Order: sequence, then C-alpha cells, then structure tokens
Amino acid sequence: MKRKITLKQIAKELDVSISTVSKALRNSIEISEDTREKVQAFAKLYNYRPNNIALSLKNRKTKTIGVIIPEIVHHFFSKVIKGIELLANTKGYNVIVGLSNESFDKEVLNMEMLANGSIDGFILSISKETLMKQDYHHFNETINQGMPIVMFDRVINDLNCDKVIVDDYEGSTKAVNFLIDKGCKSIGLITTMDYVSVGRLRTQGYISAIENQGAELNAELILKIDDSNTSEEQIDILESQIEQLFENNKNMDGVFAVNELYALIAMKVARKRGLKIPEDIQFIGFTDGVLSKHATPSLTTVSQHAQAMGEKAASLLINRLENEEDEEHFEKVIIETDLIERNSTK
Amino acid sequence: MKRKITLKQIAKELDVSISTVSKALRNSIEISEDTREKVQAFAKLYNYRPNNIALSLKNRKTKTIGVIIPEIVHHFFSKVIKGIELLANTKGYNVIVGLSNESFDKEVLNMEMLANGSIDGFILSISKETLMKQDYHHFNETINQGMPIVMFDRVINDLNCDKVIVDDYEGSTKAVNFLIDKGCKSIGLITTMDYVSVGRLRTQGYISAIENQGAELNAELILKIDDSNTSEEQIDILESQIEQLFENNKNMDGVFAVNELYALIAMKVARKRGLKIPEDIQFIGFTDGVLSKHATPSLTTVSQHAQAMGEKAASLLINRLENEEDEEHFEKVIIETDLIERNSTK
DNA sequence: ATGAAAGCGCTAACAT
DNA sequence: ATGTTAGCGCTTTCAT
Repeated sequence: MKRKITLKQIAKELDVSISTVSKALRNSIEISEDTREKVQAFAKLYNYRPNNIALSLKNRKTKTIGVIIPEIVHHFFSKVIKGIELLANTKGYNVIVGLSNESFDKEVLNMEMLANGSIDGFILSISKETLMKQDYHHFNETINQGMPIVMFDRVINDLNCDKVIVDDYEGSTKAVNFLIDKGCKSIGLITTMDYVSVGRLRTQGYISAIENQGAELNAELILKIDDSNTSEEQIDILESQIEQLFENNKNMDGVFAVNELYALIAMKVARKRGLKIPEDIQFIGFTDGVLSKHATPSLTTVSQHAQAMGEKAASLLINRLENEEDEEHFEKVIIETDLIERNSTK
Repeated sequence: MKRKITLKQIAKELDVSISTVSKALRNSIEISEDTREKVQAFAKLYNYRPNNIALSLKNRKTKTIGVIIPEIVHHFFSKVIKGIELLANTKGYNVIVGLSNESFDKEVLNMEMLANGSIDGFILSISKETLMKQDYHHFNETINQGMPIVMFDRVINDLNCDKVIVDDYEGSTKAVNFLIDKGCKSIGLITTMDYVSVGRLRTQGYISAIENQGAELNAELILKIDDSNTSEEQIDILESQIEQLFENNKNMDGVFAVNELYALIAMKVARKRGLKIPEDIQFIGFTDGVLSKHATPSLTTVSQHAQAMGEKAASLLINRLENEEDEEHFEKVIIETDLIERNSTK
C-alpha cells in the first residue's frame, strides 16, 4: 500500500529543494529543462497529485459548493442537484450536500458545519420550518461573514443574495387559463398553506386567472392543505379532504393542483366518483416529477425546469466567487415554466 | 462584513500567544482559570469556530465522505444518499456527492477529483459503462493508496472493500413464488441485460423459483431490455417490446419486472389489451420508487430498503475509518427485501 | 502558567 | 537555476 506521495518526498528522493519541485511541476521557466524533466518524470511515475486540502488552506478557497436542501428524495430537488453538480463539475467545483429535512435546527447545524472553511459558498432552498418561524439570522450571518449564498425556489426577498425562482405566479395563471380555454367553468384549486411562498404565489396565479376571466371567485373551490408534517397517514387525510372538495362542488369540471401528488390523488377521487378524465373533468399539476408521465391518464403539468434552475444557481454562485466585482448587487433570475400537455386535459 | 476570526487574531487582541489561546479553548488544565475564561469569552463574543481546512490538514483526515453514484434523479439512489447523509451527520461527517452519469470516464474523473485529500473514503455504486468494460483499475488504485471504499447495490465481488447489497436473488424468488401461490401458471419476466449484476441475479431468482416449482422454463416468457442508453424514445421501444411479450404469450397471467417502470408499462399494455388486473394477470415490481404506490392499480413490489442500505454503507465506512484494526478483512452485508402487497396482485 | 517552534502540504516572494 | 523563508490556521511537544 503506497500512500500518496508529497512534494517533500519527491524533493528528498531527487535531492533538490521542495520549491524546485513545485516550480518544476508547474513548468516554471526558472527551472532548467533538465531538472524539470527529471522531476516531472518522477512525479508521473509515482502518480503525484497535489493535496487539495493543502491547496485550499493556502489559497483560502476550497473550490467546493455547499448545497442545503429540505429533502433529497424528491424529484424536483434531486434534479436541481443534478444541474448544480453538472455545472459545478465543468468549472472544477465539488458539491457537498446537506439535508435540512425541513427542520430549522438541522438547517442551521448543517450550515454551521460547512461555513467553517469547508466550502466557498452556499446554494440552498429554505426549509418549511424556517419559513414558518421567519428566522433568517443564519443566512444573514453567513452572508455577513463574506460567504455568498444563492437561494432557489423557496427564497426570501429581502436578503442580500442571488435568487433563482420559477415563475410560480405566471405558471399557475397559464395553467388555469389553459383549463378555461378548454371549456372549464368551475375550476378547483388544491394548494398548500400560505407560508410556503411557492404555494402562496401559485394560489395568487389561480385567483388572478379566475378574476381576469370576469368569473367570480368561489372560496368553496379552494382547498388548502397543511402538509407541515408529511407522514404516511397524511395521504389518507389528504384523500378525504379532496373527497370533501368534490362533494362541495358537484359541478367542478377542472382541477389545478400545486404539485403532482395532489393532482394524482384528485384524479383517483374523480375516477372513484365515476367521472371521466378528461371528458367530465380536467386536471393540471404544477411539478417536475415522474408520477405525471406514468399516471393513468398521464397528467398535464406545468414544468419547472429544475435542472436548469440548478445550473443557473451554480453559475450565479461561481460567478460571484470568481469575480469580486459585483458586490452589493444581487440578481433574481426567473426560470420560465412550460405547460406540458398530456392526457388529463382535452 | 466581519470575516471569520482566527486564533492568531484572538491572540493578538488579548496579547497572549496562539498556543495559549488554543489550549484555553480546549480547556487545557495548563491554562489558568483567569485566561481561560477571558479567552473563551472573547471567542464566544466573536463567534470563533476552528477552520475545518486547517484541522483537516493537521489531522490528515477531513471527516467527509465521497459518494459516487450513477444518477441522482432516481428514487433508489436519492434514498440511499438520504441514509448516508443521516448516519454521516450523526457521526460528524459531511457528504460530497459526485455523479458518474453511468459513464466510466466521469466516474474515474470524479474519483480522482476527490481522492487527493478532499475525503477520507468512498461510498459508491458502479456505473453501467464501468460494469460493461470491466475496468476496475481506479477502484484498486484508490484502495491501494489506503483510501477505503464501500460499494453498494452494483458491486464487484473480488475487490478489497466492504459491500452492501440487497438480496436480489432471494427477493426475486420470493416475488415469483408469491405469484405462483396466487395461482399464476405462466409468469413473464421483464429484466435487463446480464452485465448489470442486479439484473442478472434477479433473473436467476426468477429461474430458480420457476424450476423449483417443477415447471418448465419457457424462454419466450423472458424479455431482456437493453437500457444502456436511457433516452426518451426508449420508452416507446420498451412499450413495443412488452407488447411483443404479451403477443407471444397469450396465456401469461403473471409478470415479474426488475424495476417499477417496466412493471408499470407492462400494466399499461395489459390494460390496453383488455386484461383485468389482478383478476386476469398479476404484477410485481422490484423497486424502491414512488411510482408503485400511486399507480392504478397500485403495484405490489419487492422493497429494497434503500435508506437502510445507505445507513449501513456509511456505518461500515466510518467504522473502518475510525478503527484501523480490521484491515484485510472485508464485510459483505446483505439487506433483506420485503414484499409489499398492493393491488396488482390478488 | 505561558510561549516558542515544528509540522501538516503547498506556493511564492525573496535571496543566492 | 536553485534554495530559503514565510505563511495559510491549527495542534502539540517541548522549553521556560
């Protein structure tokens, strides 16, 4: 078992100084052709690679990005990570992943664990608990220490950092208008509580689309789910809540759901009640998941382009890390949504 | 913007030496109560945290684990990562994620990028391309340099490292026997090419279950999918191949698929052909995905306990890192599968 | 009880 | 052309 070789060992073997070796390896013209070749050959033979940690200490930068997300077993987030990793890798950066698990404490802990020199900057999406508590001191402290943050999807507006969001408002409006165009007269909304900004914005998009149509807004048609605990039995509760929605609105002929699971369960309920999809009732979900494509019928969705979000977030962060210039001026990038038509709409 | 404070700065402010500060912070009895309190108060005030990189360089260990997986947008892998992160975090370790994207070159690149001091050890699952080429030099080199590896799911037997696998053979046997118990007389198999070890083992499980039954093996009932490229149009090809399977076996009354997507598409084909599930034909998938639970009908599956695999892998690696003892002796842990009954079987 | 010095692996300014 | 030195931030052994 041959341990990794260091400059020091090479220097000793070849009977030169450490700095000579260092320079020779970096092709410095200060070094004679002779020793340069000798050193390089030896280094190659022993498969010398500079130690990243030593470089990080010296350069005061680690070339790694810390990513904190609420949950990894989730199509949207894993796709964002894929985008981040892809772009980071092409720029020579590594990616450390921390999971907050929707918990405030774990989010803080994870950030503290990484902010002590392990990474150059953060890309993160805020946990539900943090959003609910509205306690953002850990973000501010990190930023104040000179470590840049890029937030995506679940963001806070008045924070000194770049943001990448999907146009939730526009996406919902688009979806609801689509349902209206397809002849829906009574469109239900299945959404989350307002403290999740994306839920709030999607709800607003729904409302404005309905109102712009001159139609009156019917509160009965709006179902707000409290998903602060995401346990298993939650799904049964969810289903009965959706049952109730159908029961209260017998003439409902369209449903817009803020995620694909809600939409799928709603379709299931509709089918149970003997409704034909899309003939009797049409469905659209807001999502970037796998369920939609393989559901029966397949679900029309508003795509969030999660991977593009990840790439954009990584590119913003790396730009900021490598160009000290644009301090104090932060970008808010909006990723456009696309409506993907499948078989749950006419 | 106050940058992170260092021992040096504290020492200067308090007019003591760096080593005094260091000792004071670690509660050394060498230091007088007086200065100890003074230093600790000052450190707390300025929120001092030791620099991880410096510690890593000093201790020659980074307390971070490198994870290389073929794909992250995949329920199984993201669940494994969740398990790894969970356990790693409780032990004070961070997790760097690298994606091979099923490519040999990216796998090698990623490993080289991390093996130069950034991490203490690897947890990985081998890319399809690597399995096909059977080129494992990068694993051997890493191990030879004294960096431990733990492989999971897609593993190579004769490699000096710990392994965590699911009992693919046993799981398939269990599934096929279950179908037989439920009255199936003609059971189809939808699997992958043999170079993916999990596909091969699951196929063997199917075969032995059929043969143990005294039934004769019918090659017509076995469909091997070449999924070496996983593009979009692949799904249409997949569907037509499965159509063919049904066409060739009109009396098929059970299907075992080595993943949930194959099972779902098979169910779709069956439905199209007017077959009732589970009355006319029953289905089981091998998986740990979300599709199964929300499919119609929901799919009976063999669960792999992905998160448990991740936790076990992390625990094996950390044990090896922290106890130098058990060199040369490697474990192969087998995670039991569970059959989760849903509505695609009687 | 405190401090000086060496060392982890590397780079770079500054001698020679 | 080569070597010495200092320093990145920290711990620890060895003086004082």
